[in-house]
Amino acid sequence: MIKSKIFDDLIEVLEELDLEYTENFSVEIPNNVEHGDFSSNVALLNAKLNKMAPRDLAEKFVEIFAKKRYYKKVEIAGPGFINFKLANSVFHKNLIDIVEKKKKFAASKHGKKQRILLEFISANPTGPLNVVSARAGAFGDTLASIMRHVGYDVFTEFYVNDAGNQVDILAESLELRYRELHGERIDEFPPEAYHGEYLKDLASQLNSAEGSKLFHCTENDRMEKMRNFALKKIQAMQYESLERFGVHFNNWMSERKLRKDGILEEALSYLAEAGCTYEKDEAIWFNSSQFGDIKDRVLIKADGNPTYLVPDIAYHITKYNRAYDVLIDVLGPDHHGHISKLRAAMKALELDASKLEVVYLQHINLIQNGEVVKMSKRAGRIVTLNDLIDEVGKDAARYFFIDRKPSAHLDFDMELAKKQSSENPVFYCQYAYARINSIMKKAKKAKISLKDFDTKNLRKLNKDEELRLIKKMLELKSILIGAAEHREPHRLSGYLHELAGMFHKYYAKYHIIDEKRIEMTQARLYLCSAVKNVIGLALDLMGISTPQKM
RNA sequence: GCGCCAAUAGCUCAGUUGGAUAGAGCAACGGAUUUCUAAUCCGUAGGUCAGGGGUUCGAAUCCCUUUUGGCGUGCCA
Repeated sequence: MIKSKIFDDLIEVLEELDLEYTENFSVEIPNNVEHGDFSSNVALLNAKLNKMAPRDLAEKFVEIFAKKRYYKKVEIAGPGFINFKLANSVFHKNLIDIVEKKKKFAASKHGKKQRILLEFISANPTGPLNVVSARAGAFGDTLASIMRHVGYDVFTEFYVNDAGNQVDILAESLELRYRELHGERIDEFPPEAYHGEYLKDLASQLNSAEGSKLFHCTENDRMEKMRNFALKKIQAMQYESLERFGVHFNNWMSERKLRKDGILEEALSYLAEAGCTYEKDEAIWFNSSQFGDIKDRVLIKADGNPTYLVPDIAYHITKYNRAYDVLIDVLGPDHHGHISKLRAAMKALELDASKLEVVYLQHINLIQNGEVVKMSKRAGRIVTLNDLIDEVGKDAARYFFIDRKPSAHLDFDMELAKKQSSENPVFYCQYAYARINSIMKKAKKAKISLKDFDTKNLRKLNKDEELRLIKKMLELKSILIGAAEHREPHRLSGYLHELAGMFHKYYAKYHIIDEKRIEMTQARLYLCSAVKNVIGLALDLMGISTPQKM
């Protein structure tokens, strides 16, 4: 990596000059091209330590660096920045690396194989996945890919709340629809019930499988059947939607199974043993306020049932037991009140709460014809993940969800996502990829190939645009590391959009194929193949397709 | 009331551990096609980085404060 080479060279000079120094300085790619390929604030940060003026210190660096062949030009600028222009050959050498590493380009061992448990979506299995889950899905899946690429050992998990109150309500809702099918008039569908159309479908499926048989069994048996049937079908629905969306999990963790395994009781007994529970008003409480929560929380309700907090604590204990280094929960914005309770529980159990990390995804507005699409779960009026994929396609949906900082609200413009033009960033990026492919095809027709290409001829790549393209591609490695560390996949989509733009501009300005200048053509084709590789890699990581032709 | 998140161009948003003249895209306006895909490109215009104070060589970025918006603060999940 070029940056670290410059960094090391700077350290070497600091040593050579026998100066006091901090390694806190940076080597960066300046915003302004006139400031060179790289720039460092090393003199600014170390001037005071050596009682020198920053520019004077910088001067000493320049003298030494001027003798190194790696650098074409080293200058002092502004208050004492040192700007570096590198020899073209440095970029050419790195270009070969991009092409040869293929899909492993920009991979690194940065994550040191840290074991990460990444939990996302974890929607209730009470209905089809909605757009909130869609954002979480695109986000989580892409983050996992990026983190794996930079050397983390990531395990993804979907936690299924297939037990408890909501599931009972689901079963009751299904029963009502089932009764309707058998001619019963349901005057008032309870407001807390699930109103969506999908339950009518499920009821009729259930009816064709069982007929009226279910009326003849005991209420308990009937409800159990309702529950099982609904859960099975809805989970299958969710699974299929996610398959369509290209989102996969290493594991689907069932709350029911946790309950069966007695983990809830275990969690409760741990808390009791730690002396963190007490009884009040016929309920059992957790003294979470002792552990940073704003108030104590109920664990077991007066009716004897656990609150949702208990299985959640239990589930998180299993995460700790599975020996991960970092636990990442991706949550919706309405859950941030929840995490303080969970953290409190981890502290109470003397588990390392600093391992538990939460990413909050902010709200989504779907915008159609310039207006926010109003959704109401109660009325069963929601836009599902399937609707969205039908409407705008997987690629656009994923891109739009990824291309926004997680902490920011997201306005999803449905019209824009459908547009097949440069206004639509996903098409813009894919088009760059397809365009390179068509250049390759044309080269093949002209019988120009890279088989007999001597990489010495890469020196023909001496245009600013060409060197900048290479430089841009070399940035990918640190972009991915930043995206992984900060849990911000949008850095990758932003990068991709910029790279695609640079290529389109280059394409418009220079002709790649010139049958009279074979070596030049080959060098440019080589550059194109590198760009194709990098764009393809970025799209792969985001789970977006790479069309050969558009 | 308390807590979390946000506020950057007309709109949607970037802005890396604090760096040089705050950037894209869209919309607006003006241009480019004998060409490997014009699904593209070039140019013009657009800003009190919500307001105020502080920290320092340097602040959109860090700290304090005010304002505005979203959410949370259930024996719902």
